Amino acid sequence: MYWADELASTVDGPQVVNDSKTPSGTVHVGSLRGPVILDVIARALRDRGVPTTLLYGVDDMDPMDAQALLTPDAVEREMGRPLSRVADQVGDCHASYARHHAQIFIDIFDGLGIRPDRYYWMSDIYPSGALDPFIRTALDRAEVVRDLYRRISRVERPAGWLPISVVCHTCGKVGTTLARDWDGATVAFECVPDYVTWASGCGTIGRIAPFGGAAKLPWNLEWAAQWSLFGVTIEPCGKDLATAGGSRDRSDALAREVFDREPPRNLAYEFLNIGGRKMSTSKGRGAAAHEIAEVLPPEQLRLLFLRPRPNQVIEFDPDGTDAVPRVFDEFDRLAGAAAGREVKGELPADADRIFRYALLDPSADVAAEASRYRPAFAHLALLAQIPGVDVAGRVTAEKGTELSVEERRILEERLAAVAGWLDSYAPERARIEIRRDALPAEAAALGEDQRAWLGALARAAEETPPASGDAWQALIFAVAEAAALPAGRAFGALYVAFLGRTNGPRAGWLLASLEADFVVDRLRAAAGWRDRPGGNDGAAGGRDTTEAVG
RNA sequence: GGGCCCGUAGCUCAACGGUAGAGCGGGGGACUCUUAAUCCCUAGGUUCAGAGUUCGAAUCUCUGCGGGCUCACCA
Repeated sequence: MYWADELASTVDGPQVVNDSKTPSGTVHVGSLRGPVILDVIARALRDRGVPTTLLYGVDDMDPMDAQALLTPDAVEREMGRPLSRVADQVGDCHASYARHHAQIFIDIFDGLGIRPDRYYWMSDIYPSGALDPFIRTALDRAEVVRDLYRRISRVERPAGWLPISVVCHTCGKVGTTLARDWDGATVAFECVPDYVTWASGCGTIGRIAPFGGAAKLPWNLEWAAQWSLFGVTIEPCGKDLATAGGSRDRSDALAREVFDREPPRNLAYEFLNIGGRKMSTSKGRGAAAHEIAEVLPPEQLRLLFLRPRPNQVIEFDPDGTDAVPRVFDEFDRLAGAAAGREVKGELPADADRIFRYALLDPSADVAAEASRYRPAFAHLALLAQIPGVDVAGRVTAEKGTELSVEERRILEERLAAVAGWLDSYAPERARIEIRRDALPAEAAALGEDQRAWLGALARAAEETPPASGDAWQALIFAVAEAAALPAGRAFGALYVAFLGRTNGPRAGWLLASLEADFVVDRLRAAAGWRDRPGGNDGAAGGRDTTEAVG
């Protein structure tokens, strides 16, 4: 059974599925695996009739710690302040840095068909007082928390340490404060200059009631408090958190021992690696989510993430490989199978479920979606590179009937992906380029029969210049037949002459897209003729001519 | 050092207890018209190694080897 359906089959009663994210910087592709898994779990639950709420938290009370994303003059002032209170660096009408960056991932999620029932913002939750009871409990049980950090993670907190981060009322930083002396109403705190390396406190000392937004819980406690506050029953998390003695273990224990509640069901998921290496936002292309989105439309991106079991690493290396076309092909195979068509090769065990979950709209008519005409990616990549080809017209002709509105949209979407792929990832062999400058050196390998045929074709084309791709195509076959040259050798010769390779796009269109003079000259050059006796025709052409004659 | 994942045909992966499969690539063939399409044929791989459980293991257990990621300050 498909992993999400399996999970869904084991739950009891209504479910609250939750995840949250700190809106601190660029969203890279790998970080989309969690949200897709979250969404698929929610869909699987609802599919079985389990009442399900999907929540997504924005941890915007977390301190700013990404210096690279601040303007230089803002670093000293903003590092360590809650993200919700850092000014938007872009200045495009967002209330804060956090709102700006959160909007980016909310938009990405939306584009992927991930629509939580509710986004909650910690900068709203804290001031509302909803977390005050949890803050109080955490402070009352500070010793339990300390002991637990020591026991689970071997992290030693200083004596008197309290599990609370006060927002300094002088400098507004939350990442730099150290609290002690909980008297049941207030705590003493100090804004320490060198408490953390990435931000410096202002030295303020004081007392404060840590409620209603005046302070925030440390991360692991905040996590556990969210579970209690929202009644979370399922929360997946990445393997960086799920490691033994790591964050999840800590929060699980805090939930049990401090907030007296069973933690939600966990589902640890592996990462996505690009080219065998871990993803990094800062280095290498292909890391940012929007870059991958240029070559993988939403449904294909969903498929990439939901097809493997969550605990399996996904190796995705789009650079110079057929990784991108493969995702499309896999999607099309699944669609074909779902539509009841004969499909080549073996299908995954849960092909129908996987296809359903890959669709953007959870309530889509699967059969209708599956039956849409989807031109193969590699085929489009080819068509897109031939100048002057009416791609939509070709695709319509291949389908046999008019494209529906939805099919046109799919075509447009794929053409955009093709363009992006050819632009930044496609391997050389997927690119076709007309060798305008000179006859490709590969032409030296042409056989005498091919050369003779090329010459004949040049003569025929000069006598009656073909006016269209179809006309060229017909002429190619006619001349080949007259010369008793097999079609394969004839076409092969053409590709070598113009592209320097033995195969290529439909030759008729290719030739029709070029100027007639150039085509005839090139055919003659490849045939071993001097197209302008005594003329200076370039080194490559001259050399090949010599060899052919000799 | 701890944790997780992986190690199956050249490549990417599927089979997760019952005679090892697919796609792509490669090789061979067909094709007067989608020539990077379509169709047919072809891969004989000690399923990393060893031990164990079982009537039977790529599939479960243990050990080892190799590779990858991750955690150990903060969030």
